Amino acid sequence: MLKKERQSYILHQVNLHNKVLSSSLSTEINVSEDTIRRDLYELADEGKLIKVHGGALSHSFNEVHFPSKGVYSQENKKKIAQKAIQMIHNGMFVLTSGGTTILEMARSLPPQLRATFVSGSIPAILEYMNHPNIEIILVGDRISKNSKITVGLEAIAKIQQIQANICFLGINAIDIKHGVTENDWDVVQLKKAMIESSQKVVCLAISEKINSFQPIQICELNKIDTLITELHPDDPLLKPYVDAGIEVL
Amino acid sequence: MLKKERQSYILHQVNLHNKVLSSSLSTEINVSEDTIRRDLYELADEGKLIKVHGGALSHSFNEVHFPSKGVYSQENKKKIAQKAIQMIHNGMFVLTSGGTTILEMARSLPPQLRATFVSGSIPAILEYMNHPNIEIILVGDRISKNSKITVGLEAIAKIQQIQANICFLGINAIDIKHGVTENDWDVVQLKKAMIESSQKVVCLAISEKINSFQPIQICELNKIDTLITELHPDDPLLKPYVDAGIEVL
DNA sequence: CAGGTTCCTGCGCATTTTTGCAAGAATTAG
DNA sequence: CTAATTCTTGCAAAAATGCGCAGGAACCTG
Repeated sequence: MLKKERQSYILHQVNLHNKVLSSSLSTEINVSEDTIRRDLYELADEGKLIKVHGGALSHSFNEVHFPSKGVYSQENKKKIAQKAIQMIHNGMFVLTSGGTTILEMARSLPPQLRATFVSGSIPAILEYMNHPNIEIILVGDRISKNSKITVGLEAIAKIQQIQANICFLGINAIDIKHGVTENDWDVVQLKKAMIESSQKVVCLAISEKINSFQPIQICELNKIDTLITELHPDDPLLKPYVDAGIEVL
Repeated sequence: MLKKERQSYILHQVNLHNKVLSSSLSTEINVSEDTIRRDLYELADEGKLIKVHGGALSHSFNEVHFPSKGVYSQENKKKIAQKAIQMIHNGMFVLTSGGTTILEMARSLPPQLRATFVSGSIPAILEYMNHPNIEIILVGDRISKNSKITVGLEAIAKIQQIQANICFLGINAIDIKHGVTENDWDVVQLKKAMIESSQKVVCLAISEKINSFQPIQICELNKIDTLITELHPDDPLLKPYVDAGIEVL
């Protein structure tokens, strides 16, 4: 088994169970605990997980228990949210993913807006519930604790039955070569379904996620209609995406 | 259980109940009291809680605490929750409704419990997400903003596909003549489906709801296996239900 | 292709961390 | 004041870790 292979397996396990033990990973993958430990340190260095004595924890594990932690780069996300909400109009059917950027958008929705929002993200749903005039459809299935979103075949099937006017995706990584990428297999499947079920696909990303990539591909760039960042549309960082035919706001 | 994991759990409990006892944590997590005490000191050092003789207090509790009207009821709900969680065992498939009593039960689940919980109640789901070892299935559909639960044909259909070991209903009214009753039509439909999909039906109700009724019937008494209140099972108020063949805890 | 370099992996051993136990001291509650 | 609970302290065993090293694979480089 290759190193990369092993590490993505570890990452997958961490995202799935929120914790892993060095000892059990060692027997599962059939390598020494030293190797596992070295892998865990590398992944911890990259910020993919949190190394602790005896194993590792998913990063979201902490967030669940210490919700007071401030949202990273919140100001930028507010800028993005402001641009995004201008694309939503009365009567629309809107599909949204999870993520803090989407959350910020949910908070910024104008109170007089009347639209229907579809999502499987628990935090997003909570925000929508505070809104006086929007209708909410919750997509059900198994809940992935670390992404706080429903994942699985049921959820995907449900999304496939929908034809939404617009779909907002909070994304983790995007670059010219790999398109939109992510590190959680379940979430990737879900986002793929969302893209297919929408007339228009809008990606929200803070600029530091531009030109980065992760192991699993969600889609090529040509599936995306609009990209929203906190930067000015003319920013040189965004030029390649404009050239690729994406509307950049 | 990893150290960090344990400490997160402790913090969660402290933030939830405003106080924890070393002794009860020790039996809940199944480690010695020494370990708990050492954890509490560490967390106190980090300023996450306040260590006191016998346990710890949440920081917010340090502020003026004025007894509010809901406290009496809250205590009773905790008693009910304690009785209820003893019916849940590892590997079970558990169906739950919404309501504050169910919420209290969700908060009281022992951390080592491994079971699958199915619910459409957003607040309940949030509590389940804090639990390290339980699997959550979210029942999707339109969200009813006032009951914060998914309602509709999709949700009912989904529940009908399930065969759960046990079903916990937080109920609004129960009496000998009308059985279990409620005032929200959508919620009634959902609870009906839940009852039909479970091997065992457990009703949770604070005593003030005993012998009251509401407009819409959920089911007759004979559908109910167990009734849990904050009262002692021998309380005369409960005698009619015992006589009706219901297990009363 | 030969030689050299770098990277990956597993092993042994000393160290550190974590955890539980016991006995006496301290604190709390009635 | 008395009894019960909780705390402190020291200690020991088990588990996890850090580190150096060595064999081998992969990868240049000429």
